[in-house]
Parts: sequence; C-alpha cells; structure tokens
Amino acid sequence: MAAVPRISEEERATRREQILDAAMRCVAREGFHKTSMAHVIRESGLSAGAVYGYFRSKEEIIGAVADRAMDIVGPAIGKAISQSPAPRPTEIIHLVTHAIVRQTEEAEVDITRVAVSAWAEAARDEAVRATAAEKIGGFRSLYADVLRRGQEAGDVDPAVDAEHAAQALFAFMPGFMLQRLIFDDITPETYVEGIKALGVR
Amino acid sequence: MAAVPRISEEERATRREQILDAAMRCVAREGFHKTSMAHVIRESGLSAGAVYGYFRSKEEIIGAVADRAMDIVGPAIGKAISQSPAPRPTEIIHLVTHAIVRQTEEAEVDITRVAVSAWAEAARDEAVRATAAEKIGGFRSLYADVLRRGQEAGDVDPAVDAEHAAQALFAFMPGFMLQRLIFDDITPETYVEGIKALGVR
Amino acid sequence: MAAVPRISEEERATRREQILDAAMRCVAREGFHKTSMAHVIRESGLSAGAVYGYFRSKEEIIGAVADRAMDIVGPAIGKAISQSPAPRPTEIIHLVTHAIVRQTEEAEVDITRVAVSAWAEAARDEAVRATAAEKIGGFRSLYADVLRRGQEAGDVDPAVDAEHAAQALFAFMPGFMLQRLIFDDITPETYVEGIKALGVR
Amino acid sequence: MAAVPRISEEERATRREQILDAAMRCVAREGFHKTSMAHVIRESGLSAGAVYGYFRSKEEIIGAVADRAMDIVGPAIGKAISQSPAPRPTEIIHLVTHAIVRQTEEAEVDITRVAVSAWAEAARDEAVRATAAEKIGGFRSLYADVLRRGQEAGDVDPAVDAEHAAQALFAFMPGFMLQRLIFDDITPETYVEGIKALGVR
DNA sequence: AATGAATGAGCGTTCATTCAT
DNA sequence: TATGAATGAACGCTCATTCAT
Repeated sequence: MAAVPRISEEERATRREQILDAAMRCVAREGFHKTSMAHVIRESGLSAGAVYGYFRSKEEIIGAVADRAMDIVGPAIGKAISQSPAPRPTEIIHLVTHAIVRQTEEAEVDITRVAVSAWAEAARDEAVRATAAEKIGGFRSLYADVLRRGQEAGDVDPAVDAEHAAQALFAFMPGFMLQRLIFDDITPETYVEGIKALGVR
Repeated sequence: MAAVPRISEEERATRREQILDAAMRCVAREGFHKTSMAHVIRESGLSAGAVYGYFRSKEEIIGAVADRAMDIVGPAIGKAISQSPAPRPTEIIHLVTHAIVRQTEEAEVDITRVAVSAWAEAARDEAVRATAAEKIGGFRSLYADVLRRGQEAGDVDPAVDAEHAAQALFAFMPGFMLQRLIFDDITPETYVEGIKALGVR
Repeated sequence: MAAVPRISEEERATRREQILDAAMRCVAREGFHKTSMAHVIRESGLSAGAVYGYFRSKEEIIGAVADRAMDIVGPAIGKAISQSPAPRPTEIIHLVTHAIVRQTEEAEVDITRVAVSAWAEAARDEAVRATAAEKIGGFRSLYADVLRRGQEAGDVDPAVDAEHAAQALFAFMPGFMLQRLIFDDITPETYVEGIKALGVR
Repeated sequence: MAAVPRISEEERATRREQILDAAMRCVAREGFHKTSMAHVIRESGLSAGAVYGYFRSKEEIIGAVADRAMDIVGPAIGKAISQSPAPRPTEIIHLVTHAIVRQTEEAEVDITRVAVSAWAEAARDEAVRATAAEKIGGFRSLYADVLRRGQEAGDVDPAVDAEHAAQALFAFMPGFMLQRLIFDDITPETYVEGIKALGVR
C-alpha cells in the first residue's frame, strides 16, 4: 500500500547514524550553534540534499544529537545498577564516573562536551528540554529504585523520600563532567574518595 | 593636557553594566550564539556604534557575561562560609541553593540559564574556560578551607584530602542548577534532605 | 565515484566572467573600494551567496579585475609586435594607443579607468602589485625584444641596454591612459605626432 | 563687521596643514578609501570635531590631499625649466625624475603613492579630476613653452604643434612614477638613458 | 533518491558624521 | 572653539534551506 522506499530501512538508519556521528564530532568541537550545516555536511561526506533527506532541519539534528549525548552513560550502567544486592551510592558513582572516563577516552568524540552543550540547549529549546527531562528523569528513577533498596539495607536514611535522595545522588554526574571539562585534577578515584569523606556510603 | 574624558569613569561603568544587563537578558533567553549583536543592541537601547565603544567584540561581551554569570553565587556565600565555627557541608549547600533560588527569583534574568550556557562555552572558548577555572577553582578552595575546619570538628573524614572532598561538595551546585533548569520538583529543601539521606553531615 | 559537478567547467567559467564583468563595470564607475560587494552582486544579477561561490572574497575579485584590466592591451598588440621586420617605437605606440581607444569605445566598460585604479591598488595590495609587475614586466620584455631588433635596424641606439629603452618606451602607455582619463584633447594621432617631434623614430 | 575668529588665520592654516600631513601619511599607506576618518583623526592628534572644523567632509580632505600630491613636482622644477637657454627634453626628464626620487626619499611620505591614488580618484570624483586637469594642464603648458623654445633651438621638430609634443613629454613623469611603484630596477639614470636611446634629444 | 548551486536574510563590525557639553 | 560619545546605514561575508536537474 505504502510507496516502496528505494533504499531499505536498514540503509536509511545507517545513513542517519553517519550524519549524527558527523554532527557529534562537530558539536564536540564547536557547540551546537557554532556548528554550521555546512560543517556537518562536509564531515558526513554526504551532500546538502542528502542530509536534508534524513533530517528536516538543523533543529532536528540538534535534537537527535542532544538525545544521543544524554543517553550515553545510562545504558552502560543500567544493568550494573539493577544487580542484587543493590550497589551502594558510592559504588554507583564509581561506575558512572568510570563509564564517563571510558567514553571520553575510547570514543572519537568527547561526549562530555556534547552533553554540556545539550544542557545549555535545554534552556532554550523546548524539545531538547523534554529530552533532557526524559533522560535525566530516567536516571533519577533508576537511582531512586536502588536507593529504596539501599534504605532496606541501611545505606540510606529510610525516613527520607528516595526521590529526594536521587536528586542529590544525580548531582554527582554533572558535577564530575563539568569539573572534567575544566580541570585536569579530577579522577573517579579522587572524586569517589571525596564523596566518601563527606559521609556518603 | 591629558585628554579629558567627556563622560566620567562612573558613567562609563554604568553604560557597560547597561550593555551587560541587556546581554544577560538575551543570553538567558537564547544562549550565547543565538543571541546576535543586534539583539543586544536593541535590548540595551543603544546604537551599534555605542555598544562597540564599550566592548571590542561579541567575544568580549561573551567573556564578560560568562564572568558575571559564574561570579554570582560566590560572593553571596563567601562571608557565610568563613564564619566560626565552620558550617557543615549540608549547611553550605543549604546556603548555596537558597542563594541560587533567590537570584533566579529576584533578578530579572535567570542567571542559572546563563551559567549553564557559560559551561558549554567553556568547552570551546579558551578565555571562558579560564574564567570558569578561576571561578570554580575559587569555589573549591573556599570549600576545601571549610572542609579542613570540618575535619577538625569531625564532620569530614580527616584521612581524606580536603581538595578531593571539595570536588565532591562542589558537585551539588551544578547538580542543583541543572535540575532546576529542567524540572520543577527540586527545591533547596528536597535537595538538602536528599543529601543528608545519603549520609552527608 | 568522483563528485560530478552539476554545472560544467564551462558554465562555471561563464558565471565567473559574468561576475567579473559586473565588477569591472562597478570599478570603472567607482574604483575598487567605493565598489561594494552589494554593488557587484546587484550588477551581476546573482545573489550574494552565488557570488561567494565563485570568489572567496572581495579581495579575490579585486585581484581578478586588476589582472584583467592590466591584461587588456597586451594580447592585442603581442602579435603585431612580433612581426618582421621589427616595428619602430612610434609604430608600437601607434598600435598601443589605438588598441586602448578601441577598447574604451567598443567595450561597455572603460578599462582605462579600471587600469588606473589597479595601479593605485598595487600601492597597497601585495597581490595586485605582483600582478602589475608580471603584466608590466611582460610588456617591457616584449618592448625590449623589439627594441633589440630595432637596434640592429638602426632605429635605436645600439650602445644602450634595451631594457632601459623599454622602460622609456613603456611610459607612453600610462602617459596616454592618464591623459585620456583627464582630458579630451589627446588622440593617438596627436600623441604619436608629439612623440615623433621629440625625436623618437 | 564679521565675527572675530578666536584663533588667527595663521593658526588655522597651521592646523589645516597638520591635518593634511596626517591624511597624506594615511593615504600613502592605504589609499583614499581604505583610509578612514578615524585614521586621519588619530594620526593628526586632533579630535573628530576639530578635524570637521577644518574640513567639511572626507571628500574635501581627499580633494586637498590630491591637490597637494599632484602639486609636488611642479614647483620644484618650474624655475629650472624657465631658465635660458631652454633645457632639452631629456634634461627636463632628468630634473623631474630626480625631483621625484628626492621627494620620496626625503619626505616622510611617499608622495608617488598618493599621486597614483589621486589619478585613480580623478576617475570618479569630478573635483579631483578638475584639480588633476589643472595641475597636469599646467605641467603641459610649461612643457609646451620650453618645447617651443626648443623648436627654435632645433631640438624639437618645428613642424609639430608644441602642445602635442608636450603630451608626449608629459608621459615620462607618470611612466616613471608607475614603474618606481612596482619595480626596483628603474632610476633616473636608466630611464633618461633609455629615453635618449629612443632618439629623444 | 541524490546532488550541489542558488537564495537572500541575517551575521558581527566599521563608517562618516553630528552635537550636547 | 574643541571634545569625543553617539548614531545608524552600510560594510564584507555566512547561514540554513531549497529545488532543478
């Protein structure tokens, strides 16, 4: 019934990835708004028309890149977090920070930089804010789940709403990323040590 | 003999502030790079030439705005922090988060939004990164001082480098700002409660 | 495999000519620096973006226009000059001045005016100076060749370096152009007559 | 009857010279239209308002500078030319070229460059063209006078209108200036030698 | 489906000139 | 008279996007 596409869905997805990869490299270098479509087009190796065949506008690419950037640590730690017994807060931060460092060292783009750009973009672009809310909200839910289990184990004060504790625990991720962006002196080890020194278990 | 300025240093400073105020409003709305000089000019009520009489370039305005945005909570809590006896970590976060909320509610611009834009800009602009390093570094030093005093009082593990604890404590500021930017559910009260639940004193 | 250009090299060259024609008209009217890119764009009938697709900058257009303007008499007389027997100096100036007059009368732009602008530009733009050196140097070489043959024929003092005689002979071209620009009273005939009166053969 | 000026005519003239000196330096460097009023103002050491107190517009400064630049060799050779017996054409060019070289070497500005800019400006500015016509016309008249005397002495063909011979003789001045602007290889000696080789007496 | 030349509004910045002091 | 801050049109150039091929 539907018009048969000339290229398969698979090929289409591959091309999209190719464009987003290119865009991520550009955004990591120059941020969303100093990255021009011409940069993305050149970097992707496609033509202007081709790129616009996969994304309706720069805004849509920004949305997709922001989505990717904020999706990057979540999956890596999702499994670890759901293990039994529930990991302690400091163990979670250990996992998260190591995942971040691994990402920035292994991948060809520093996703940290893209993520920070995405936070800024969330301030002005409703769609990006919605994505951020979804991703960060997902994170906090995950945290809240573990923390609830931690309350049973005695690691977290059981009198407190686990959602609030999740707000607090979440802070360590952007706190780490921001400091990594600006300083050389922070590592998962120094960070987790510091967190423990504050009393976090 | 010396060229007598037709407007006083004071008036000049006032005009600069007027331009920066305008620029902050624009940046809070649209970020650094979606804010055009035309926007700043219109918002400031001056002419293009006048604005360029006070700032050599957009880059310089970005630098000054970033400086301001990251300077905003520091002074407000500097004094409180140096009081005796040393405030506990959770008291510091209480102060900081309330200062942030007060700022965003009282001032005509939401500096939080500008600060987040400044973090993103630090990723690509060496000068902004230097400013960020200075401001955030200053913060962490302040924290490290209090934490050292806290180590004597028994609030913080004395075996740990206070600088590392400061890295951890610092995280609560961007963590709060970022979540405020995206969600409505976070207040100084929920946040500090959550932090305490994690074990921070 | 190779990127197939959508418009042929020929079409591309035609468009370049179209832009340069427009630029020459503008420069003949207003000189290099009173000609704005907006003028060239309007005159060419293309859009701003299109023009910048063919030339990277105004400077590049200036360079190309200057090149053209100083290239204009050379080819026309090159052949005539190489004929055998060698034309006498006054015959050369007859050819050159007639070529100049024909140009300014037939073409829609007065290239004389553009050439004079190019001399001025050579004073401040290294690239234009290099072009001028190449074109004028070429002229002088051509002259030196003929003059060497003229030395054999007895038209030119054989004791003198032909290059020096070429410096002298060259002068009649800018001398004619400059006076044509400012006065109405000079024609190839009055000019060549005057040159002969001075003793030139 | 007239309002008494606060400063004397003499002081006024001095200031005008000061401004024109500054403008000549600027124009020699960058030409008429790449020289901004701000450059002239800074170089003159006066204020914008002051400069506009002496010249109504940039155009007027351009006119005055062009006037000066084209006036520069005339006076220096006027006397020499009117001596008795009449100098030969080659002697005149000897004088003129040496005067040019002396000017460019002694003065702090290279007037040659300003003069060439003035020729270009004559193509677009009616007032500058009128000045050029006056100055160059004066030159040619001077030449015509000497040549008439030369006709009596047998140096110049007496059958030819001396005005036409003056057109020819005049060419050697711009010819020398233009080549000096672009090449290093031309001196009064090589030039006059070449002129003689062509048969000029 | 893919190409890349073309569009023209908009960019950051400079300009000649004015006028309140 | 002299000052220099202010004006705002115009500058050279880039941008996201379109569409004939």
